[in-house]
Amino acid sequence: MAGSVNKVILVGNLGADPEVKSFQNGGRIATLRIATSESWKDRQTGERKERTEWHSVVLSGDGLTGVAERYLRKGSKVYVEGQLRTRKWQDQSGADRYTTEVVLGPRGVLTMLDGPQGNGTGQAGGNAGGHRQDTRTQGGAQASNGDWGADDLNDEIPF
Amino acid sequence: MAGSVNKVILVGNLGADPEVKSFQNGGRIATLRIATSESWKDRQTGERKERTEWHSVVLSGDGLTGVAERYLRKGSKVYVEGQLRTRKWQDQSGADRYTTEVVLGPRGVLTMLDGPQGNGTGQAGGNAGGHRQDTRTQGGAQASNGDWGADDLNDEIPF
Amino acid sequence: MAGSVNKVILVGNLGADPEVKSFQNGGRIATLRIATSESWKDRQTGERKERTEWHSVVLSGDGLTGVAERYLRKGSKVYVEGQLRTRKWQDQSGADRYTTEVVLGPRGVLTMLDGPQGNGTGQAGGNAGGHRQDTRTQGGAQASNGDWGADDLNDEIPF
Amino acid sequence: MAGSVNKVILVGNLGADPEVKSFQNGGRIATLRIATSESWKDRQTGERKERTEWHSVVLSGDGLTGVAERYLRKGSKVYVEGQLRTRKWQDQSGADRYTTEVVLGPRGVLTMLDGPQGNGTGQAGGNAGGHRQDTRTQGGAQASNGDWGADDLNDEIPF
DNA sequence: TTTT
DNA sequence: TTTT
Repeated sequence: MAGSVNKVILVGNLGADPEVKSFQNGGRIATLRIATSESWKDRQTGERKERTEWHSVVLSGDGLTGVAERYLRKGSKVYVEGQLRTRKWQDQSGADRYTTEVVLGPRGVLTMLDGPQGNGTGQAGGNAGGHRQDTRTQGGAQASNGDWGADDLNDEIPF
Repeated sequence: MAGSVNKVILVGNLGADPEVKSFQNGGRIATLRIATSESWKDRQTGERKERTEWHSVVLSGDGLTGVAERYLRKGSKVYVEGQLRTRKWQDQSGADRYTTEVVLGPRGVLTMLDGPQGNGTGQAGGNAGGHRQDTRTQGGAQASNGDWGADDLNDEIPF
Repeated sequence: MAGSVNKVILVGNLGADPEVKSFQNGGRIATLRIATSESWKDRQTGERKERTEWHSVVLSGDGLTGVAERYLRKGSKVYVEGQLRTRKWQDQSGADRYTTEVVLGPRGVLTMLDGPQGNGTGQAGGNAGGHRQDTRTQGGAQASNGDWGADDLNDEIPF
Repeated sequence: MAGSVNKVILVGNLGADPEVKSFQNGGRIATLRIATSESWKDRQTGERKERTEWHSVVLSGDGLTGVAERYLRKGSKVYVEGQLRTRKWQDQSGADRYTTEVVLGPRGVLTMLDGPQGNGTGQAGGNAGGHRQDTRTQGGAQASNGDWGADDLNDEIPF
């Protein structure tokens, strides 16, 4: 018996600019904080209620990281499709801790849902996850391909 | 052995204003024409290519129909979640014909992804599909609840 | 600007029987531990690798809880559709801790993908989330409705 | 303003063995007929109703086609993730006709949800869409790669 | 017929 | 910390 699916789909706004981290091996990741909210009218009181959920979304690979750096800002609205991953780590007291994140692996999708916002370029983004050449680089050596442009954003191999 | 899933998720733009139809029993439906497009660089020629797909999305129920009428326009960007349904019909020669549509039933979701566009209200939309009272009315008698407002759009029963 | 989506889709197997908790107000929830796994061949070594992810899935409402109790067992394969929710709690030292779960709210879906396993009924499950009467009861005072049977499982209001 | 999504998720059973077609250029596609069904109790009559929807799912590429040939049979339960595509064609009278299918392109996913069924191999399937080497070949000159085996089915590049 |  |  086989076959499993682990998929997360979010549409929401960034609560802050993307946070980019670099590693010794040249790899980079970007973390997005994405808010999703729902509101409803309370059935008893008739009062309007709202609940906001915050998600940590991790983009790995130089390509997706570069897209995040160039095109995403606090307030940007995005569609992301990724997987759930729970990381185990140790806090300062040595106790086990767990953090669950949405990770955009090689089959992940990042799509901008609004135009660029004050990033000085004036070009819009696109289906960044579809840029295969790029998502492939993520575990690879060529750390800094600085040649990403708006022109490359919608690359996708069609069917 | 049991259990099946029939789900469509689209993010795209309306190619035209919603088309609303009324029936003798008071029921109404709105049909949206939604475009999704993908572009890629041809591997041989390096040429940029683009392909646009057009989807017919049917909103039933007075509530969703009203939302479409009031808030959606040609160019609006939406997120929709519905089901595939293939309808059989007869053309003028009596031959069987089939049309496949995305239908937003009671569990469907319609979310506006941009602000209102020239609809004169100035208020924004929301998770229209989440307005349960409303999606429930769709097969029902009370044909014209004219009391939908921007204020009602994000109604959702939380968990 | 409006509209957000928070959706998780999992297909996987239960690592243990459902764990059911009751509350003073009569409410009940079931927690499922669901495994999803992916395997791949290492690019350098050619070695086969596998990674299993464990998900906590919370079913609230007497109805979904009852379905879990009656039809789900360790090893059951299910399709679930829910939302991400991160709960904040305090550990024994008073420090803030966070746990992320997949929650099946009123619009959640639970579908069994294999036949019943040793539950003595011989009937198959179905789209449990679609049983509206039931998912509605979940926040309510409700009436421990003990009348759920295999026969009720596929209830859904059609479109 | 940019970004669109065209995604279909189905869980259902094959109504017939996969139908495989070969082309002069060596390419092959498999078409699956997948049934999804929903049932509900009629609100007026209390009667149980059921509706089955049939979907045409097209797998292109020698790899996915081979997987379908070897592991899928009438009755197999599968998870598929693909895109909607409407093809235009001419009937014998020269009139335009349209057919909508679910197409599994390079980012499509096909996962078997039950064990093999009388196909004589005894091995289980897996996330066939994840076999990148393979899905890549689909537009290519490719090398009818006859070397697909159960062992290759779960290949996926991890994150 | 949209959008970039 | 976003957005409405």
